[in-house]
Amino acid sequence: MPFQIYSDRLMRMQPKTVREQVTNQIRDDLLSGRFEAGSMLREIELASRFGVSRGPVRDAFIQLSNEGYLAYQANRGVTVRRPPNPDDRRFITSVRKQIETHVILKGTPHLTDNSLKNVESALDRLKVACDEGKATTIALRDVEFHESILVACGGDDMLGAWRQLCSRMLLTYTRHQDYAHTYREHFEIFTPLSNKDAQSTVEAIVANIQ
Amino acid sequence: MPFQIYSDRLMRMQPKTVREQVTNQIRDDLLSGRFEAGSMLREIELASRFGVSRGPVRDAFIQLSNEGYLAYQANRGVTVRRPPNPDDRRFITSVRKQIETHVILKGTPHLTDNSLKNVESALDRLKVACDEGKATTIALRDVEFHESILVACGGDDMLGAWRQLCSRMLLTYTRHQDYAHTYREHFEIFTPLSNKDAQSTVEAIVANIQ
DNA sequence: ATACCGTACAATGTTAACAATTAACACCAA
DNA sequence: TTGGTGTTAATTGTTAACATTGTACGGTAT
Repeated sequence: MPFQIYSDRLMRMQPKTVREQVTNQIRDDLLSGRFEAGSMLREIELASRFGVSRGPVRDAFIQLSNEGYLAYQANRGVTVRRPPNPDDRRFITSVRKQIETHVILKGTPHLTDNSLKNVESALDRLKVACDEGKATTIALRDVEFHESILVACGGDDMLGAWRQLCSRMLLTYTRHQDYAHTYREHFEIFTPLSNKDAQSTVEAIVANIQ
Repeated sequence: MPFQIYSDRLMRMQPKTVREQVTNQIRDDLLSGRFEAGSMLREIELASRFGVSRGPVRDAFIQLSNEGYLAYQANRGVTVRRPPNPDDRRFITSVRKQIETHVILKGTPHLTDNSLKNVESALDRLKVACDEGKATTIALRDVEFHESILVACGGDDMLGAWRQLCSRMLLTYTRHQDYAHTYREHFEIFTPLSNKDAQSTVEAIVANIQ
């Protein structure tokens, strides 16, 4: 069975290594807007903040650069990347829809109870976030829900590209103020999925992504 | 001006850091099929082969995992990923066409002489590879040519996702035996591009990607 | 005043030692 | 035989010291 790089984050398990914890923490901070776009991140500063050495922080910088959040310059460190412009944003959304559609159509027949359970718990976490009403957390859970579907449908080959696209989008996450509606929309994705109704799932997903 | 992570590889400059050299070397080896799909790569082994410490090799593993070549498991190291199945392959090709089309249509008007020169030298290197007739090198130069176009057209926001898609495709690069034809096809992409004829460039690109 | 150069400092890059984890194997008991 | 357990070797994870690079600042000559 293929291995999921971010399974710890996705399944909300305690990350095994310091590197994973640091990476997750910095990613969350980036999505929460704690770091200003264009600003530089210092290895030493973050290392001391987390109480670890520079090694894992370096690893996290490399990974987050590849995920699209940070820009890396040799001997000069990393800077926070800016969100995409509206034109690219529209295009990225279109590609995202295609990828999710492709993976769902292909993977729905092979869904297992276990993988569906992971999707369901992702939905639960989204609900908790919506109840709390904290926008940045909702954004995170939103993406994680979609990610859990891709994983459940065996879309490992697409996951990397999909994450690249989503990471940039997340930096300008905007949604209805109506958080209950946000949850309902995703619930209406899960329902047909759990019935292995690929066509309806795709329709709900395409309507959701915008 | 945004920074290009792989510019050293793209411009065929001497990589500045050991990490970049190691990353490039391992990537080339992967594309040459030196490492069998599914096999494990050992930090110590590669470090001693390159005559460096494990640090840069670790960094390279993280990066190549994020690029889609390797699969990473905590405390267990990395394995070489398998190429995508035909179904996914077709889909990936379709998305690749869309991305390149989008970036070219948007970026052609803003092309500079300098950026065009980078594309031209990428084309030159492809020609050298075609003359030599070594398939793996041609595959590499082929992708680098397309990448240089994306960079020239300012497609930084798409580059990460595009690379994710291409990296997997490269693991099963197959092309005409007629290497001269391969070069000519790419020459016919460059010509309209250098004239800032976006429409013809896109047509040539779409015909080329398969 | 301005341009140039050299020095000092602060940051990243690299290394090697040490810690923690994993997997394999031998061993023992039921 | 089988199932579990402890040991051991191999590998990755982490750290801290050291090396190198890049930037900023101040002095000097023009």
